[in-house]
Amino acid sequence: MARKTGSHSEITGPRIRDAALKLFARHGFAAVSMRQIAAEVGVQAGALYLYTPDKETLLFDLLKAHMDDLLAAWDADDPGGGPVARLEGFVRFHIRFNLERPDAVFLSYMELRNLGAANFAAIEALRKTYETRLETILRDGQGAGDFALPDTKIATLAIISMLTGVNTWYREGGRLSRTAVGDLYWDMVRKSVAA
Amino acid sequence: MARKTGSHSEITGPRIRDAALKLFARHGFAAVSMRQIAAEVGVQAGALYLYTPDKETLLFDLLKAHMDDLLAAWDADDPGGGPVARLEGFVRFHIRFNLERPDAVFLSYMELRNLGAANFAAIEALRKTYETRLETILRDGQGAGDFALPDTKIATLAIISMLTGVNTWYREGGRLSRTAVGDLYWDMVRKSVAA
DNA sequence: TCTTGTATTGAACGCATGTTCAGATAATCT
DNA sequence: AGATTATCTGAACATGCGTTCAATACAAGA
Repeated sequence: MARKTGSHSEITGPRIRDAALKLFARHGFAAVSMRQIAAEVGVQAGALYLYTPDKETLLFDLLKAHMDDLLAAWDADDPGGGPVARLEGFVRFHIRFNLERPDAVFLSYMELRNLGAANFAAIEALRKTYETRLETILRDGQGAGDFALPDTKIATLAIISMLTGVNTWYREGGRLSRTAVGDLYWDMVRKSVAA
Repeated sequence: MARKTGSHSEITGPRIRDAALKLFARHGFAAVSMRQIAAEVGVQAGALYLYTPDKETLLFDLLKAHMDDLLAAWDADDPGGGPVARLEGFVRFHIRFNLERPDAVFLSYMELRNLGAANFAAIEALRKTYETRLETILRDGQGAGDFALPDTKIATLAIISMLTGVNTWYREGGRLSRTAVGDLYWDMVRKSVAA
């Protein structure tokens, strides 16, 4: 036995990343073996090494792709206009984006420690870039008199923590729609930064 | 070679828990071996089994002890009085308590998935109990007209997420003292629930 | 149809894992 | 001082790990 009927790298590659993302998020990076990922895809463990040089790189690629997606999606979604409108846009965007990919969000917060120094720094830089997007909005609003923030940097981190927390409790088909969740969080964020 | 000079279970037991807490938080439950924990304590791996029936129970005991501590500490710290004063007390307490034990907090958020169903449920119940403490304050304040909250349950979770987020960025000896952090977060929380 | 290149298997590598346990030593009790 | 108990070692168990690689079967192009 060797090559399987219908096998293509354009198919197997994404399936490996999907399986790895799901399993890493569910059980943790260290708890998931290459053999488990391979089984989920339906290949032998050795085949994974046509798609990644090693296990850590597989994790890194998932985290990197997630952060790139996040930044590109926000830059495309930024409504512009005044700081208040942009802040509302950011709140609703962040919740929507994160609820659409809970596994990737969970991984990004939990498995950074399994990266080597260089890979860690790369992801950390992307995270800081995203934080700066929000911080700029808050700083502009502060300058324009829309917001009253004793410490813009801390307010940035506090808001992002609060918004990301949605992923810990939100369940599809629950009491609240995603839009309703956005409304509730925008209400709290708006008041928390109010002048 | 066998029993070592100066060996006592009242000493080795806590040292094992300390080492396990530190290593689990640093590298993740699955990535830490019993032999690593033993090495940190200065014993052989077999000795650990005088103190825990297995690895998962060791994790569970750490999480359980943390949650018990948390609840007991808040119940002792609750200032009572009106909802606004109690909310301020809660905010400052939560930040202070969590900053004092970052490893345990990190573990409690990241490693629940490594617990079996029964152990998971036990920790989850304690977490819910803690959330209810805050929810009660918010509900009382809402009834008294101190707060304006469209959804008390969501406000509870949002506030806890925001406060717990402090642990992701706070570093000892940084720009802000713990008291200053408490001030900043109380300012935001107070405004976010304001009537 | 034949050839070339891609995709995969399956076995193997050395090493680490959680856990058990008989034997050995130190602390404690009589 | 002697007997007992608590504490720990060191070796062993079966199992699983990440990774490599020769062999092989399929797909694509000529």
